[in-house]
Amino acid sequence: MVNQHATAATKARILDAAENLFADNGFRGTTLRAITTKAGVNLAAVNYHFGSKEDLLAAVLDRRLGPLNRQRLAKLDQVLAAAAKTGRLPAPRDILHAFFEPTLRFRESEPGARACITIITRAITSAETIVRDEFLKQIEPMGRRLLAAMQAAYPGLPSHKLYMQTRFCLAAMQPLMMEDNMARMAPPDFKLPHELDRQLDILLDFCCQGLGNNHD
Amino acid sequence: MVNQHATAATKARILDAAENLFADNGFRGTTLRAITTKAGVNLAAVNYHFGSKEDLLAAVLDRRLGPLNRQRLAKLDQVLAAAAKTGRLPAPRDILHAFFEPTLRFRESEPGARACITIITRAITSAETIVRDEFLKQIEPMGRRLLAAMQAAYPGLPSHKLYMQTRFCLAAMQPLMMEDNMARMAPPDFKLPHELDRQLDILLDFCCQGLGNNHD
DNA sequence: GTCTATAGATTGATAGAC
DNA sequence: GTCTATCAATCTATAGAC
Repeated sequence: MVNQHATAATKARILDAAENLFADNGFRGTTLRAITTKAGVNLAAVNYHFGSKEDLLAAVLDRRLGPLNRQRLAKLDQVLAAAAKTGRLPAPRDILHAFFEPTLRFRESEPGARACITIITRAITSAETIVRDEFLKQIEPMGRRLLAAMQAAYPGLPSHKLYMQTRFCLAAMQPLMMEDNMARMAPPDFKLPHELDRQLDILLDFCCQGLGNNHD
Repeated sequence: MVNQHATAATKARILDAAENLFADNGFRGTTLRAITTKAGVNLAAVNYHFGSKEDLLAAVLDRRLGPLNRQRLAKLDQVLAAAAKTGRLPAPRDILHAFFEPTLRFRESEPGARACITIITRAITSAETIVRDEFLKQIEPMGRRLLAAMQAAYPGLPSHKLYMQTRFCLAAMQPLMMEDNMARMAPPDFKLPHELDRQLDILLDFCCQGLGNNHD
């Protein structure tokens, strides 16, 4: 029988180190040596426990995106169920809130989560095929559900317009997902609102006004 | 005296090859061998003509961003001058149009320009320090001017809110700057409007409604 | 200016002892 | 499971012939 405690601890240390290094330096910019040194484990440990560097990336993403997506889906289902109960269309603001709020809350929950959010913020535009593909695999069902909810909220709208606007909303979240990115180009006196809910309000106001009445 | 024709042609071929490869595979994912092979020049040519791989990246960005930024600034100045002449506040839509329109038009002007737009779309969130820094160096004056114009358009608005909203607008442009990105997660029947002006309208409608009346 | 050849450093991965 | 040692395959950059 294997030493499960040692295994679990070593794997976790590797995941933590890799997560932070991938966030700071990207996938290609991070070496197995950097990861294992930071984790305080042997160079061979990554290949022993995960198989390869690519499989390690998949594990890094999976560990965080699994729970996060379950949260987002639960909130979304709640919104849709509540709307169905009252016989009204679901509110776009509630739908977007079900996606944005868990994401930004999760980001503040733990340094590792913050690092992972940095990785996935980059992932959609990444030139690193593995990062992009692994992220898309994890996000696709969520994206489909979100889009379906938006279509339910705007039954009359041409689907291409709704899809574009939904993508604009998701893209608009990017500066809040990468705070140091937000800091770049900021005027010298800029202070991001300290309260997460305030940040969320400003983003949701922007997106929902952007979506507008939208029944033209 | 050097052979200026040969030099200019070789440099251009290297720039073209590098631009496309950086767009496809990122900076780190592109080797000098791949660049020189694609350009049909010798491996040593990059270091001879540009000094280093990093200096080549700077040259790739500079060649396109120089003219593009001049276009954007000229349009922005036009908007501000026209507003000053009539004594009215500049219209947010005109300001954003001065930034968005040259960008997306430029992207359609030439395959190389399209590749370069892909590079700069990724640059703001890039984990590759050189890409990010080189881009920021080129975009910073433009960003400052844009933000100043937005402040002129919304004189009463708290500056942190205006800055955030402006960043949301810039981020929202991302899906239109990377078309294949837009295609990912799209519903099977999705067709991006063929006309650039139509794409622009949808984006500008979204952003300007998002910015809203905004004098609270 | 262009070329070949190669230096010098790093990389992901693995074999095999413990 | 952990370790050392190492392989084979990269890479950027450059020296020096033409």
